[in-house]
Amino acid sequence: MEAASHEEDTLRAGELEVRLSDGLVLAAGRPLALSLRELRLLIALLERRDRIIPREELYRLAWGRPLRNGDRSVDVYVHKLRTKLETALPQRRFIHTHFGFGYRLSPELSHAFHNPATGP
Amino acid sequence: MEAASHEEDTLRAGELEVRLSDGLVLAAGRPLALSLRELRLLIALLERRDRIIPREELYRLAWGRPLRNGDRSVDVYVHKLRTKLETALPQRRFIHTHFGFGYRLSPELSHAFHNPATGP
DNA sequence: ACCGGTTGTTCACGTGCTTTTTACGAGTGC
DNA sequence: GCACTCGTAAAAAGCACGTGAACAACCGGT
Repeated sequence: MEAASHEEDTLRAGELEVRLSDGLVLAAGRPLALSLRELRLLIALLERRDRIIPREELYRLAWGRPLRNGDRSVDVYVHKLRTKLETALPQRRFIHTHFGFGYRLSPELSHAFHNPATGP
Repeated sequence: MEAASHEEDTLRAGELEVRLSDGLVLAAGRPLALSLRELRLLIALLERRDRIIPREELYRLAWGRPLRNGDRSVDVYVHKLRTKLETALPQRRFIHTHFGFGYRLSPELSHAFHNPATGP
C-alpha cells in the first residue's frame, strides 16, 4: 500500500496537479510557474475543493494572519491565479465566485465551445 | 458507523441539497448559485418542509426582522427562487402557494410533460 | 553596491449583481 | 362584480467583485 512514489502528498483537480513536497505545479503535465502566494492560495482552495470558502479563511490559510477590514488581496490573487490557470488549461474553469460568500474550486468544463456560427 | 462527512448539516428535498456548513446548494449534484436572501429563504422553507409557513414567519427567518405592512419582499424572492429551481430541476415543483396563508415547500413532480399537441 | 526583473501590496475605477420598492395585471373567493 | 391576494416585471440605489496599474519590497547576478 506504499507502492506509489509521492502520490500521497499530491493534490489533483482535473488535469491540475500540485505536489506538496516540493511545490511543483503541473497543468496537463507541464510545469506551471506560480509565485509563493499564488501557490499557497491554490493549495488552500484545493484542500477544500467543491466547498465555498470565505475570504477570511482563505486569507488566514494563504497569508497566515487574519484578514484586515477592506483588504482586497484575496480578490487580486484569485484573479492572478485564474489568469494563469486559464492560460494553461482553457477548457476548464476552476475558481468560481459565490457572491457574498467566497470562492469555490471545482474543475468544471468551460461551457464555451458553443457553435459560433449561429450566434444571436 | 458515523463515517459520513458533513451529512448531518445538510438539508435535502428531492434532488435538492443545501449544506449549512458552507452554504453550498446542489441541484442534482450541480452547484446552484443563490444570493444570500435566496439562500436564507430556501433554508427557512426547507427546515419546515411540507408545512405551510406564513409570510410573517418567512420574513422573520430570512430577513431577521418583523415584516412591515405592505412589504412584498417574500413574494418577490419566492418568485426568484422558483425561477432558479425550475431552471435547475424542471421536473419538480418545490414551492407551493396557499392562498391567504403562506407558502409550503414540498418536492412534488411537475405534471408537465403533457402532450403539447392537444392543448386546451 | 548597482541594476533589472519578479513579487507583494494597495488604490482606483468600472461593471455587474443584489436588494428594495413600486406598479400593474391576473387569479381567487365571497 | 368586488375586494383582496398573488405573480411578475422593472426601476432605483447600494454594494461586491473584476481588473489594471502604480509603488514598494525583495532577490539574484554582476
